[in-house]
Amino acid sequence: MNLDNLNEQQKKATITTEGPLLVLAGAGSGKTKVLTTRIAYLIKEKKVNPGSILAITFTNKAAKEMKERVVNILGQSAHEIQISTFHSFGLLIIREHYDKLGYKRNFTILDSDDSLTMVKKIMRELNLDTQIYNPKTIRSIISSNKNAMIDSKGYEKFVYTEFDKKVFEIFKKYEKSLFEGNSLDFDDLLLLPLVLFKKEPLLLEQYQLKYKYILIDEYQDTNEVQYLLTKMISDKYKNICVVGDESQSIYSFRGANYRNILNFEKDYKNAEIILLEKNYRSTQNILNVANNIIKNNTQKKDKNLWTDNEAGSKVVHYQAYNEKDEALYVVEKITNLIDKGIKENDIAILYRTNAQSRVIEEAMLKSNIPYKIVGSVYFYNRKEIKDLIAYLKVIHNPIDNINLLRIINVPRRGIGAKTIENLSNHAYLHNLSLYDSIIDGKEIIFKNIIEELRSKKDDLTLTELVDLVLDKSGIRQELISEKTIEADIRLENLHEFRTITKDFEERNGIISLEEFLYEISLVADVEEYKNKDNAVTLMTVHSAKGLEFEHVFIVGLEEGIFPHINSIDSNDAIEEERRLCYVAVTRAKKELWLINARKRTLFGNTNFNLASRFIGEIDDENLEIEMVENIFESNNFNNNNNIDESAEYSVGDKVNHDVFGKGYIVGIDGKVLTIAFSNQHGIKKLMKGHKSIKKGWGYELFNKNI
DNA sequence: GAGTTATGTTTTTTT
DNA sequence: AACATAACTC
Repeated sequence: MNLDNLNEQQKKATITTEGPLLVLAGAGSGKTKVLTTRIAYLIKEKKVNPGSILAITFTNKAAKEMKERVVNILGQSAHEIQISTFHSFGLLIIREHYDKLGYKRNFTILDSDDSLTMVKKIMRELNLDTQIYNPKTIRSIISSNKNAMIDSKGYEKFVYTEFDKKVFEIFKKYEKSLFEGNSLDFDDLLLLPLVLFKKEPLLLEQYQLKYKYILIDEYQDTNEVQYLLTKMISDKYKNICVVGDESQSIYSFRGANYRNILNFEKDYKNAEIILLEKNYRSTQNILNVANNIIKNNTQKKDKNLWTDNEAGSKVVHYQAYNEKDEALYVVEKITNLIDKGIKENDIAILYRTNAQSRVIEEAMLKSNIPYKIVGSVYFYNRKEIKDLIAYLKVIHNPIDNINLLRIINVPRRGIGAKTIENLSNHAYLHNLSLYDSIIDGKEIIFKNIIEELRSKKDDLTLTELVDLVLDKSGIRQELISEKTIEADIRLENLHEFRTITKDFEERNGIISLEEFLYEISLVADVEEYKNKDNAVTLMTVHSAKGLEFEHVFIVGLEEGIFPHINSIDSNDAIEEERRLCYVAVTRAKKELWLINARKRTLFGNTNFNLASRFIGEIDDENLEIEMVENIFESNNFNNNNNIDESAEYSVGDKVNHDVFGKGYIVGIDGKVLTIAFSNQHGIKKLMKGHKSIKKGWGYELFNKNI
C-alpha cells in the first residue's frame, strides 16, 4: 500500500498497528486521514478482517464522514467495519443482549425532553415544588451521575443536604420508571453495556475477541463511562488507537474529561505516542492567531503547530456597532466572496450560542444568500412531529408511559386529568402499565386505535404505517378542519416527515418500525438526511468541530457571549471557552473574520459588551482592524435593486420563496411581508416584491392525500 | 374537560 | 422577544 502521501509521523501512526497508541493530533494535522488510512492499512496490508475493526466517533456527522472516506478507499467491503458513534455502538450492544439486562425486545429510547418530562412527573407525584427544585437541574445531576457510573444506589453515599435527599428520591423513581416503561434514556446507551459486561464477563470476552482493533476519535471528549467501555473492550488485545487533542476538549458539560488523554500513557502500559504537529489546513496567519490564543491555557501538553502553507491574508477583526451591523457586515463580505466566484459551501458563520443565529439569518434572507442552519431548530422537536413519533413509539412499546401520556388525548378525545389519575391509581394498585390499565371508558377508544395499528404494523411499509397513524389517530383530520395557517404548517411538517420515511425506505429497502425509531432517536437533526444544497453554513462552534471551511466568520466575540457569561467566574470554564475559541479559529483554511458587537440586544435587553478577551490575546501584528464606518457606506442592504415595486400582496396569499419554498403571507407592514413558511423555516419577515418571492405555489397543497 | 389568560423561562454547548 | 407551561374560568 502506498503511503507516500503521508508525512513521517502520519505514516508511523498508520503502521503502528499493534498495542496502545496515542496520536496527539493538532487541529488540521490530517487526523481523519490517518484514521482512515490506518483502517485501510489494517485490512489491505495486515489482512485484518473488516469486521474486527471498531471505529468510534462522537457525532453522527463525524461517523458519516469517516464511513464515506473509508468506502472511497476500500469500496463496499468497508461496510463491514463497525464505524459508529458511542451512543449507536452502545445501542448495538444493548439490542443484542437486552434480555440479559432485564429489558424486553421492544424497548424505546427517550430523548432528553422525554426524560425531563419524566423527572417533572415524578416531582409532581412526590409533591415537590418545581420552584424550589428545578427539574432541569435535577435531570442534569442524574445524567452526570450516570455518566460517572453512579446509579441511585451509589448516589446515596453522597447525600448530605436536604436537597441531595430529594435528588436521591427522584433518582430512584426515575430509574424505576424508566425500567418499568421498558425504556432507556441517552445515558443508558453508554451505561448499560458496561453494566452488562461487568455482569457477564464471558459476553465481554466475545466483544473483545470480535473487535481486535479499536480506534477512537476525539478521545479528549470521552467521559468516564466511555473511557471504561473502550478500556474494557480493548483489554484483551490492547490494540487501541486513540486520536485527540486536549486543546480541543469542549464537552466537559457532559462529563468529558480531557485528562483521559493526558493520562493515556499511565492507563495503557507501553503506549506509544505520536505527535502530529504539521498543519495542512490553515494559512500561517490563521495558525498564528490560533497559537496566540491557546498558549494562554495552562492545562495542556506542549504542542507546536506549524505549516508549510502560505501566509495568506491577515485575519480581520471587525468591531460592529451592534448585532445588526455585525450581521450586515458578514453578509456584505459574503456577497463579495460569492461575486468573486467562491462557493457558498465553502463559507461558514460560527457562533457560541444558537440564539445568535436569528439576526444573521434575517440578514442572509434579505440579501438572498442561500444558507442552512445546522442543528438549531430541531425538526423532531416540533409538537406535531413529536406527537407522531410518540404514536409510533407507543405502537412499538405500549408500556412506555411517558409517550403514552403525551398522546392519549391528542387529538382531544375527552381524556383529562381525572381519567389519567384513575388510570394511574389502577396501574399502581395492580402493578400494571397505564396502557394495560385501560379497560373501559373513553380511553378504550384510544387503546383500540393503538391495538389496530399494532396489529397492522408488520404488514405495512413504514410510510404506510405513518399514514395510517395520521388517519386513525385523527391528527390529520383535526389539522385539516382547523383551516388555520398554523395547522397548514403542521400538515406540511407531517408531510416532510413522510418524505423522511420515504427516503429511508429508498435507501434501506423495507425498514421496520423498530429500526426506524432507533435511528431517529440518535440522529436528531433532519439536515443529516438531506442532500445539502449549495449554501452558507450557520452553526455553533460545537457543531463545527471536525469540519473545515475556506472562509470562516466567527461572530459575537464578546465578553459574556464568548466566553459565555456562565464561565466567567471559573478558570477551568474559561479555559474550556478558550479551547472552544481555538476550535473555531482552526476551522478556517484561507480567510478568517473575528467580529464583536459593541452593543447587543438579546432576549429583549441590551448590553454593552467588551470585545472578547480572546481577541485581546492575539498579537496586534496578526490582526487587521476594520472600522465600523466602512460598513455604512458600502453596504447596499437597503437599496431596492431586488425589489419589484408593482407586486401586490394580501394576507393569506400563497407564495413560493426561492430558498424557503412554500409559505403563506400572515402579515403586511408597509414594505415588509411576514410570511409563514413550512418545515424548519418558520416565520420570516421579507421585503415586499423581493425577486426571490413568487406568488402562488404552483400546485395545490397535499392535504387531501398526504 | 376545554379553552383562555397569565406567568415564567429560556439562552451554552450534543447524543 | 418568543415560547411553553401553569393557573384560571367557563
